[in-house]
This record gives sequence, C-alpha cells and structure tokens, in this order.
Amino acid sequence: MPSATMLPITDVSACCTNVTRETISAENAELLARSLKALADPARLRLISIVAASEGAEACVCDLTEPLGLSQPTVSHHLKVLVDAGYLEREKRGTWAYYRLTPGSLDAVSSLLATV
Amino acid sequence: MPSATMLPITDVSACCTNVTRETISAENAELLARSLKALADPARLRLISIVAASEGAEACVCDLTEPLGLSQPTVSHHLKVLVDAGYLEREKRGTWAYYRLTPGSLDAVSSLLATV
DNA sequence: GGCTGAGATTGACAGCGGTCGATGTTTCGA
DNA sequence: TCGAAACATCGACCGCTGTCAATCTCAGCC
Repeated sequence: MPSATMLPITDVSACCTNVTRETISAENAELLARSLKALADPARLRLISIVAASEGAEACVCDLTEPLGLSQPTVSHHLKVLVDAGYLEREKRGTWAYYRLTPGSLDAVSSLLATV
Repeated sequence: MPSATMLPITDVSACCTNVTRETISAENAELLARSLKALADPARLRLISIVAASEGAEACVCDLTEPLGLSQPTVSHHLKVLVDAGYLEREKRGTWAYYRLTPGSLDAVSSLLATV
C-alpha cells in the first residue's frame, strides 16, 4: 500500500527538482532517498531488468524465481517493494500475477540525478 | 578505501550497460546496487545538493554539519561513503577538507537508469 | 614545545532490511 | 466439492547501517 511515506517515484519527480540544480529540502531528500532505496538492491535491479527484457515486457513470479536463485516469498517481497515505489505495475490474470515496468518511472528518477 | 567491492560509479558505468536495454548480470547488478545505496540516504543526497550549490562548488565539513543537523562524525562518515562511491572528491587544504562533486558521476548513474 | 581547532577514526548501540520456512488466500480444473 | 497450483503474508533470524560520544591525528600558531 503506497502511503505518504512511500510516494511513487513519478509523484516524487513531480514535486522534486533536480538534486544539483538547487538545494534539496529535507523532506524531498527523504522522498528521493526512499525511491532510490527501492532500486538499490541487486535482486530488484535484476527483476526490473528481466521484466523489461521479457516477452511482451511483462513477467509472472514463476518466471522470475528461478533466474534470481531466490525463494518465491523473497521474490514476492522484492516485487512488492518495486510496486510500492512505483517502478512496477501488477496485473492479476487468473492464478498468475504479471508485472510490467511503469512507463517513465526510471526516467523520472534518472532525470532527478542528471546534472545536464 | 575504494576496493573491488566498491568501484567508483564512473567505473561501474564503464562496465555496465543500461538496466532496461539488456538483462543485467548478477555481478553488474551488485555493483550498480552498491552505487545506488551510496545515494539512497537523505543525508547524503542533501550533502551532494549543498556541495553542488556552494560557492565555488565546494564545501568543507564545517559548512555541512550545521545545515544537516547531524554530528560531525556522522557527516564525516557520510562524506566518506560518497567519496568511496566516486560521487565526491576530497582535497585537504591546511586544516580544512574541501569536498567537490566528481564531474560526470551523477550523470553516469543517471544514464544507467534512463530508458531513452 | 604546547595549545587549539578541523576533521577522521573507533566502539557501541539500535533499528532497518533481506532472507526463508510455514501458512494463508485465491483461482482453476477434475 | 475437493485438490492443486500461483502468489501473498507472517514470523523469525541475522547482518548491515546510521548515529553519537569519545578519542585520535594533524596542521597552524603562540
């Protein structure tokens, strides 16, 4: 459940300005740090990468468990973190849950860091 | 001390390709995650922002302790993390230590995340 | 030489976060 | 209706990390 303490990255980019352009406020630093924390894990980076490279740019949990070498609960946990942060979208179809990259989410955080 | 476990971000960008362009390897995911972890802290984001906005684009520790509201050892710790990750450069002049943004470091990590 | 101030390092503590086994929930098919 | 499969949630463990007080190092100055 996304809450005030875990705004999706697209919202963060809407309220925050670039890090080096002007001095970031303590509140915005907190928000951006939360979004970056969601990315700052090798398993989650690989999840994003695998989902983006999958057929139809979407993947279900069963496709993700084996290449990561992690248990199913752990993969589900990481996926939840990425969904809450706004990087992934979840769609349930039948028994399966399909995850897809949220368009523009990575570009949003990327543009907050770029200096040019 | 930067080691094999903490490559500067500029080196990471030299060896890694974009996250969504092709499937990232486990090793590169580990490297990129370490670089992102160094950024994923509100105090460190504010440090980078303040240094970038400072007169001459550099600042000493004494200028950074007060606006952050953190103790001097804590600020020194965060600065060390950022230097080891390659985001900041340290130059000692007399009794003071001046920190400056490493050119291109934020753009490097930014370009690894951007999808366009 | 001895003092002072800037900053780094150390040690300790508390809270966070990644991991997994066990279990719960939901959907589909027989 | 019952069983199986996919996925989420829970509870617990443990290593990592942010924090500060205390201490150490070093440069400048009397």
